[in-house]
Amino acid sequence: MTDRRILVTAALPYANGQIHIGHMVEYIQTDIWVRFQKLRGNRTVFVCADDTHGTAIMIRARDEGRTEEEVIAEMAQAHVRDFEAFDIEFDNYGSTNSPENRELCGAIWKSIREASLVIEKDIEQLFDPEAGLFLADRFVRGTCPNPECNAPNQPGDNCSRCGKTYSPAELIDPKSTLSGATPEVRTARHLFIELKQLHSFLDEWSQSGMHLQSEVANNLRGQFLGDPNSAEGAKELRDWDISRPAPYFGFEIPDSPGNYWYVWFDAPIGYMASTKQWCDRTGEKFDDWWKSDNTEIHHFIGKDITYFHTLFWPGMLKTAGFSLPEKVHIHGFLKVDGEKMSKSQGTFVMASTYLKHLEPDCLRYFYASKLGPGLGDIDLNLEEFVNRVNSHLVGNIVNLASRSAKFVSGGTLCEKYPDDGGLFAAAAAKADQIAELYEQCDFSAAMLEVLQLADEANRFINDRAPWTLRKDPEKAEEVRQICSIVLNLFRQLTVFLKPVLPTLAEQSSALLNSPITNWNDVKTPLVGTPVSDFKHMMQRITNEQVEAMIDDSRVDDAAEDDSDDSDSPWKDGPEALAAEPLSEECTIDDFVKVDLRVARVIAAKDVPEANKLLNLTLSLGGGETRNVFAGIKAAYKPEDLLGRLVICVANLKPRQMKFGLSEGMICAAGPGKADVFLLGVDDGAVPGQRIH
RNA sequence: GGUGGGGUAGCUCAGUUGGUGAGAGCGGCGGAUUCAUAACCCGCAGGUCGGGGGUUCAAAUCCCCCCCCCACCA
Repeated sequence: MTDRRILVTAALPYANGQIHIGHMVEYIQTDIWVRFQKLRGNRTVFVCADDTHGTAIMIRARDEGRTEEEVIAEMAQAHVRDFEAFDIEFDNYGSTNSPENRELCGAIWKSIREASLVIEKDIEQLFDPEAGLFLADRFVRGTCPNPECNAPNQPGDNCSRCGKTYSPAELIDPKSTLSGATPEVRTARHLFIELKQLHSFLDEWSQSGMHLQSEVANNLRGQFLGDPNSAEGAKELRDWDISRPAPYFGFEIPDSPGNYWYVWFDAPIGYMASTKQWCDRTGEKFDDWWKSDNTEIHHFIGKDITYFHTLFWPGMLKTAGFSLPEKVHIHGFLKVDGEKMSKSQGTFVMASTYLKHLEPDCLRYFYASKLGPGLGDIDLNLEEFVNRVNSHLVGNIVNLASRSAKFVSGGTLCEKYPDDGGLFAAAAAKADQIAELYEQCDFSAAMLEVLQLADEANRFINDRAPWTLRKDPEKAEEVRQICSIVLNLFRQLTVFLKPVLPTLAEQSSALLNSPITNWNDVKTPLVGTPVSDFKHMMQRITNEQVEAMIDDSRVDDAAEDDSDDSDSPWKDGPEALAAEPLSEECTIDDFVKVDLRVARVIAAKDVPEANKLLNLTLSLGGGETRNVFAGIKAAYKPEDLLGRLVICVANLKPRQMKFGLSEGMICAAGPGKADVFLLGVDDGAVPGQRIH
């Protein structure tokens, strides 16, 4: 046991959606770091929670006719299930909607009040009179106010065609995306934190070089803080609006009835609340973890939420007298095959979908082999994923056990570790270096080191060829010595890899009947212990499995994969044709009058007062859009359409409908109701291309 | 538009403070081997280090300009 006491957090997943493989980058990265620290003997606690508050949850609950509590309870269950399946080992998984969090929010708020950091200001905001709530920018759409643009159906903060930024109140003919109503401007009193009072503290903390990656510190200086020593001088930090008027799903501010803490105020406090729950359960003292110089606090987050964790959060902690983060570790996003994850391409893979097709350790290893200390995005190149897992893990590391264990299965390792030419000692001597790489979150470099050790071990067994010696009964002891060496080298590797591959470490422990409990297990060879029967520890993965996962993700709610029990794949009956006989012959000239185009669904929302309609915004690329009402409500959920490519009639005469102007139609097959099947297009097509 | 970060072999990426002939893994090609999940071992990569200019005895590595990609902009 060392002296270090470490509290680790991963960002709180929002309770409005399932965990996907992009989220998993962070949870796997953090879990590896935590397992590493625990293996080193450092007292380490890993807490997380669901982030549950805010408008999105409130609206979702309203749409689904449930309470917010029901929505978040269901999602918490799904999150926990996915995390467990990926071997993410939280010491406590809480919720921001907990009594502990409410209490801590109140205490921190009190400190901020007492420090005279809170001011009140009236602000004007659009209000949806039908839905009865104030609208965040993203819930308003209207015509771009730029007279040279006037693009219709633009979001409330900036125009997707001309790029102009504006306030939602400036939009021409604004509409609420919640109800379709025309919002009105209303004034409400908001509470703000005067962050500028903390400017010098934030300069010092963020620029010290101790707590943030240099890119992050530079970014904060350039974008928010400025440099007091430069010609431009320091920048003024704006006041942070931390209240929202009712109705809002969250905690009501005790000394400001009718106002609620903005979700980003209570979310990071959720780290503390989750710790509190853990403390109450284990008898630990909360202050030992959040008010002690002897505890290091490490946050792991994605680069998108840098600003909340590196300005507001330290400011809140400082003001309320809690420990500041020792380090905020920030990582980049996941791309798949070099591109953003995409639902239409099937690369938006949910954690649960991944688990239906592949083992969690494969992804854990792959991410580890790609993650460095920086905040660049990492790429899940699917071909590389298969190759790397098979070649590194199965062919190289696991293979060591596979090619040596069976010669000694049922027997024991040598009572005295034989002369191996210094291999074991050399690997043991790498322990500190590899530990430092883990410590710095440079997992890819650590994996490289381990791989090199595996190469050396493979060379060793190749040179000594126990399979040849084995044919000579007089060399049995020599064979046993060689295998004792190789199995010990294998065990070393599994110790080094235990943070990444806990399952492999278990299997290694079982094979050699000796648990791996500490990083220093790499330093002492096992002698005289029994060797169990060898069992395969890991299967090679195939392109087919990966393709199946992608296919499964492309249409994630249709087509159960266990329904193909027929002999012939084609059993097409005459019913469809009979129901809708062929039309009379037409000429090519007739056909080309209809301008069919590939289009991308860039917005999709329900039309609540219509039985069948969804309101889609289609992009033909380059800012050209079509507003379309499609009778597919029974067959598709709006969120499942977002981003996918469809075929639309782009030159259809616009038609005024009760709910708005329909400027085209999308092509689909099927009799109707739930049996509607949108036309798609093979990979490679892009919006705007004509169908010939 | 502003701020920050990137553009290095087919692919994914390393390249400390400028200095031995620019590297690794994967893929590919050739050979060897057969203990091992067609695994392992040996050999093979002439890539304008995004483009141009500059500083220097010497630059992927420093400075300037341009192009492209990403994130953030409360």
